[in-house]
Amino acid sequence: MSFRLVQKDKNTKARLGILKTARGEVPTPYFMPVGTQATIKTLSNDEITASGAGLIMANAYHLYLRPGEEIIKKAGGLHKFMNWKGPIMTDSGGYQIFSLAVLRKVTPEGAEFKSHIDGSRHFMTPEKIIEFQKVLGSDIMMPLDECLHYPVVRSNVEESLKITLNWAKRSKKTPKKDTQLLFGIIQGSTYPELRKRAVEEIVDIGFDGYAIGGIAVGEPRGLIHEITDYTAGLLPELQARYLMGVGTPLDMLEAIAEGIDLFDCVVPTRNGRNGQAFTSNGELQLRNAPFKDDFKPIDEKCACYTCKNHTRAYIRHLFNTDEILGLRLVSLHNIYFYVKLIEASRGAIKANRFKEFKEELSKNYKRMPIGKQKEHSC
RNA sequence: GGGGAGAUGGCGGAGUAGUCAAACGCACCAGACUGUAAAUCUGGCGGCUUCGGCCUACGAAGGUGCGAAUCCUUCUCUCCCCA
Repeated sequence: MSFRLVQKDKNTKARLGILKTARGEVPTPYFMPVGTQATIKTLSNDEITASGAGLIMANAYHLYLRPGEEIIKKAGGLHKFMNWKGPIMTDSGGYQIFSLAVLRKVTPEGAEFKSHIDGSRHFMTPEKIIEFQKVLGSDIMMPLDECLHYPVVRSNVEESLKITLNWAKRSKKTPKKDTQLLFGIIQGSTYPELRKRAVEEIVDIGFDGYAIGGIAVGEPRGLIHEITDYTAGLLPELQARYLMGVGTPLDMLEAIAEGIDLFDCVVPTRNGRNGQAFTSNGELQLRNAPFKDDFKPIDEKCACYTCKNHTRAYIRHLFNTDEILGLRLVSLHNIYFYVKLIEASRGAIKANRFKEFKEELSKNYKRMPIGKQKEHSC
């Protein structure tokens, strides 16, 4: 078994667990930073490790296009190529079916992509994606799936789900290394009956863990949690549950309370590069004018490198002058914040006070576009 | 002293009579971002507004004309070349 359920929270559906991978055990709930191109943008491995992240995510589709299979083989796999010693999960390219919708065509056999890099055509089958993830040496592999946008009419979701389920079967049949884990992905959009059907069939095929996909693709926030809560409740209790692509700090806490164990999201890094910092009191848009003479750290309670060494005013200056260090400092802080937030969540579950923890944080967590004034007034 | 060029919004810089509150760029001010085509993208950027407009504006003053950033006169200032 790749997952051990350690404890269940008394007041919510939150759980404490251990996910076992070939490169170490991961305590859950857990957040994985996203490094699509075999790099968590702007940060070095040491910096990522220092911020507390151990399991990271990369993307098979993107790495298939560049650098390509031959280079990865020559390098001796993805871990050696990027010199990451910890476990790596790789996404399949299912999300690119969503995000690169104008450049691809889905058929029951697979997905044909027109490369956004050079326009060349690539036919991705579920088999090929697994084979490539074997070459990558991913510790956790994701099968090719079709991630739909929102909203989609039911009949189209049904049709798409058939394809995703068929791809899941084919992925499972494709040989991999014994040490590699393969998760199943639940689709079904916002239709509970389809989510249910997806869970039944995916669990029937049998995977090392289960992911809920097609979430946070445009739905209102309430729906995100309605579907997540419902779907998580259908999944086997003794296996890991991964909510793909989510999310914001509040969305993750909500999802933990719904029984989710694993998260990944580009928000801390992408938004960080765009000047948005996350704190326990809310979000700061550091490019905004009120921070020009704000000489406090991003978060006074934070122990990350950025907060120990630099002020909001300095970081705003770096963004203002297009200096690379600004992107790095905020990315670093945000990943640290995410990792610590989830770590604190584990602590709260352990102490059986996750509900209070979540409520307290949600209460204090504000968007602070004019940060300085608001913070002073409260 | 002689000859020439020019003064446009925070800056650079188009425009040379109506469609100009004035292109475009920069700067500035906001917003968006949830399995990364993203160090990206979007919007705003004279003032007021009951959102229909109104007022103030293209160095200054005066003039021509239905109408002027655009034409004429004078003035002020800047730059270049020659002495």
